[in-house]
Order: sequence, then C-alpha cells, then structure tokens
Amino acid sequence: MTQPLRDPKHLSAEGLHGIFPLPEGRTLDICLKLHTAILEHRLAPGVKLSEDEVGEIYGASRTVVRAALQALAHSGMVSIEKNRGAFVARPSIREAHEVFEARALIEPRIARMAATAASDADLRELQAHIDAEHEAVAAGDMGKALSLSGLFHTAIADISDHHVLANMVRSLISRSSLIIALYWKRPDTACESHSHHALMKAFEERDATAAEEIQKSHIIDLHSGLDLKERQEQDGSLKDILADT
Amino acid sequence: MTQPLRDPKHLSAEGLHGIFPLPEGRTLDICLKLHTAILEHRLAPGVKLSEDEVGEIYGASRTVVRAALQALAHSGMVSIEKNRGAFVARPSIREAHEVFEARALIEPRIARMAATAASDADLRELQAHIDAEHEAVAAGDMGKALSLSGLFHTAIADISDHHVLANMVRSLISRSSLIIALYWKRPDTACESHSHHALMKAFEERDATAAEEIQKSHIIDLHSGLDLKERQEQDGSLKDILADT
DNA sequence: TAGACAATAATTGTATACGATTAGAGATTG
DNA sequence: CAATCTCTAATCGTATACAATTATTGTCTA
Repeated sequence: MTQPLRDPKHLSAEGLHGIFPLPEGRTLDICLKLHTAILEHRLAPGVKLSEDEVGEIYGASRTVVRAALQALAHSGMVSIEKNRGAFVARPSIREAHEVFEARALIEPRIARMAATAASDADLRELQAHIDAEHEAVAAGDMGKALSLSGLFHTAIADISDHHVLANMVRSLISRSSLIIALYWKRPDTACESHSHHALMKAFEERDATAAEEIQKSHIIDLHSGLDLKERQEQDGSLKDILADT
Repeated sequence: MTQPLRDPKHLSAEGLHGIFPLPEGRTLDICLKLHTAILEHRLAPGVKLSEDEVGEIYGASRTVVRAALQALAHSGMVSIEKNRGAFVARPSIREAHEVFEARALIEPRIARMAATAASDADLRELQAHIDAEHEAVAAGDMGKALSLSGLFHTAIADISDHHVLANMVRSLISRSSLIIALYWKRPDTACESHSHHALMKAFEERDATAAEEIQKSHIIDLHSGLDLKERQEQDGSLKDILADT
C-alpha cells in the first residue's frame, strides 16, 4: 500500500507553526484550537471570546488565554477592544479587498518558487491535500473542506521554503477564511478546486511560469467570487433573524 | 512661515500604529519605546530583555511587560525562548535575504500606489522626513538617521493607504533595521539617500511607473549593500573581542 | 408607555505570589 | 589540572486576587 490519504501535515500543529511565534505550551495549543475552529467556520466572525469562558473550556487560566487571544489578534483573526474583550474578527469590505490584492501580489511569486523547489514528496503531500478536501466534501463537512482548501495554499507556501513570505501568506489565508464566511456569494458551491488541479499539473511539470500564472488568476477568481458591495453593516443583530416570524 | 522641519508624524506613536494590534495603554507604550530603541540601534541584536528589568525601567509589572514583549515577538523584532526569556532578535543571513526579497516584491507596488494617491500634504510630509534625516546626520546621530531612513519607507506605505500591505512593510522595515545592524558593510557611510530624492521627484510628478522602478532598484541596492557571506556564527562571544589583548 | 437614571452583575486590566526551569559558581574527583 | 557534578540564585510560567471599567437590569418620572 502506498500510504494513501494519510493526513497532510498541515492538519496538525506543524502546518500552522510559524504564524504564532510562541514557545510550545498550552498557549500555543489554545491558539491552534481556536485557529482551526475559525478556519473551519465553527466560530463565526463577531463571536465574543470571553477569557473566562475560553479558559474554562480548555482548562487554562486567564493568563494563558489572554496570551493566546493576543497572539490571534496579531495574525488578524481576533480583534481586541479595550475593556470590552476579544471577538472573532469581522474584516471590513475594504480589508477584504486589500487581503485579496495582497494575495494576488504575493502568492503567484510563491507558486513560482514552489514549482521550482517542489520535491516528489511535496507533490504527494499536495495531492493528499486535494484528496482530503474531496473526501470532506463527500462527507458533507463543508467547514473542513473550506479549511483544507485554504491550507492547500499554505502548503504551497511551505514548499516554496521562503519563511518570510510564507508567514505572510498564512496570515492572509486565515483572514480570507473570515472574509469568505462573511462575503462569499454562493454558500452552497464548493470552492471550485479546478484551479488546484491545474496548479498540481504545473507543479508536476515543474513549470514555474505556468504555476505563477495559474495562481494569479486563481486568486483573482476568488476575489471576484466575493460579494463586496457596500451594504448597510449587517451587524448580525436579531433584526434580520427574527424579522418575519 | 511654512512650518519647516516640523517633526514628521512617523516619529510619534501615530506612525507606528498598526503594527501592534493592542488597545492603547501602557503595554503599547512599552512596545513603542522598545521599538524605537531598536530602530535607532540603541538596543543591539541579541541583547537580553529581562522582564523584571524592563518592568522596573518603565515602572510596570511583569504582566504588561510580557504582553509587550510578545507583541514585539510577533512583529519579528524580539525572539522569545522558552524558560530563557526575551532577546532582541538576531535575524539569520537567510532571513536577511528573505526580508529584502519580500521588500523587493512589495515595496515597488506600494510606491506605485503611493505615487498615485499622494496629496500635496503627503509630499510635504515626505520632504520633512528627508530634511529631518539630513539634520540627524549633521548632528552626528547616526542611530536616528538610520531610523528615519527606514521610517521614510513606512511613510510611503502609509500614503499608499493600503493597510494590509503597509503593515507588512512596517514589519519588514523593522527587521531590516536589525539586519543592517548586523550585516551592513560600511558602518560609516550614511544610508545613501540619493534614491529617496529620486523617489520624491517621481512622487511630485505623480509618475507611478517611475516610482515603482526607482523603489525596486533602491531595495535591490540596499540588499546588495549587506555583507551576507556565510561566516562562522560570530556569536558575539569574547573570543573575537579579546583575542589579541 | 417611553425615556432617563441608578444600582448591580459581569468582564477585563493589572499586580503579586508561588512553583518550575535554567544558568552559573563552587566543590569534588579522576 | 581538567572535567563533572551539585547546589544556589535568578528568571520565567502560571494561577489567583483585587481594582477599574463596562453592560445590563430594574426603577422612577414625565
């Protein structure tokens, strides 16, 4: 057997390392748990993250929870308001544009480098990623599928072996997850992984230029798949939810 | 009178805001103080930042100092080692390359946007920056001059009004300061601000393409001004310093 | 009944105390 | 004399307690 579908390393803590420059410990654990929960859309933007509550859930004191929340704030996934507490971030429409513009600038370059640097093992890893994503879709776990779709991009960043740019990409991908939760046009359609397959092909052929081009249009596609019209601050209040009952 | 040489806003906390997603308070103060101290090369790479010590200096408890150090760690200026403490970061040669590669990718784009977006007031601000830098050089305060030279780049990032990319640039500039402290070839020569003047000219003419080009070669120049040969980990030990005494 | 005000409850900001880990000096031994 | 070991002092990791701020509920009045 060829170790098919083994969990891509990016599901484990390993794949997230680098975003949080923290010594290993409980603080990092909590960061990672909250991070994946947000990536899988189990924590919606705007949700309050009370220190006591989080601490009780994970069996840690407020000290360590606070450090975790501040770390998440630095990567843009949590916003902390003075004397009010921490909330899952709600990226503005403007920030959404900026995030995808930044991705369109950085990720094609990353893809180019990755195409050159990718080993056969790396390619297997990427393929495992795609397979795992399909599997999640088949199982109906859209949250996980979306999360894996994003993690595919960070996997490429890791392969490029450019730590500085890779960390930027990681942060951008995480925020993209929140942006998608807020502004994605068609919640039903799976993130079309057609581009991911095309990227795989370019990687297999070690075609750096193709990889760069495909990645660029892929990001632009994603950007245009968002509904970023100015509308009146749907503040997620009860008004919308209970309007017609 | 024409308010000449008024302090550019980037000397104040305002200019650094955005890098540290912290609610205003003592934690932010300490972040900013340490940050400017590092930018002005008054804190050398590798220096230990003891929690007690820093706390005593700024009259704060360890709780708040810890938060500040962790924030600085997130922006890459401080490295925290488990059970050992916090130190001013010592970027590796590899990281030095990566930082300047990232700058060469992002900053030209930023310069292009800034050239389009710059108001007359922005241009005056930039000019004030250059003047202040000259002044610092004349006064022999090389630390401040170098710091201002970096802040000139963040000022451009602010003008571009692209918050996401601007924050990335800020982080890269901060790390560049450490890299320059470690690897700059000619410690005597002032950071040749010729390119800065050329940039100013492009901005005044609102020539986006020129600004982009100038910025790109400026960054490449800076990169090549570093001595990044692999040498045996000058660990700053006493052996080198006291070898022939 | 609607609006303003006041008291209470809940949550965060900060300080401090205690346990755990590490670094370094000094003693011990081959 | 050199290397190793042990012990002590200093520093970090974490928990908890208290102070300050905020949000909410309940009450009063026009």
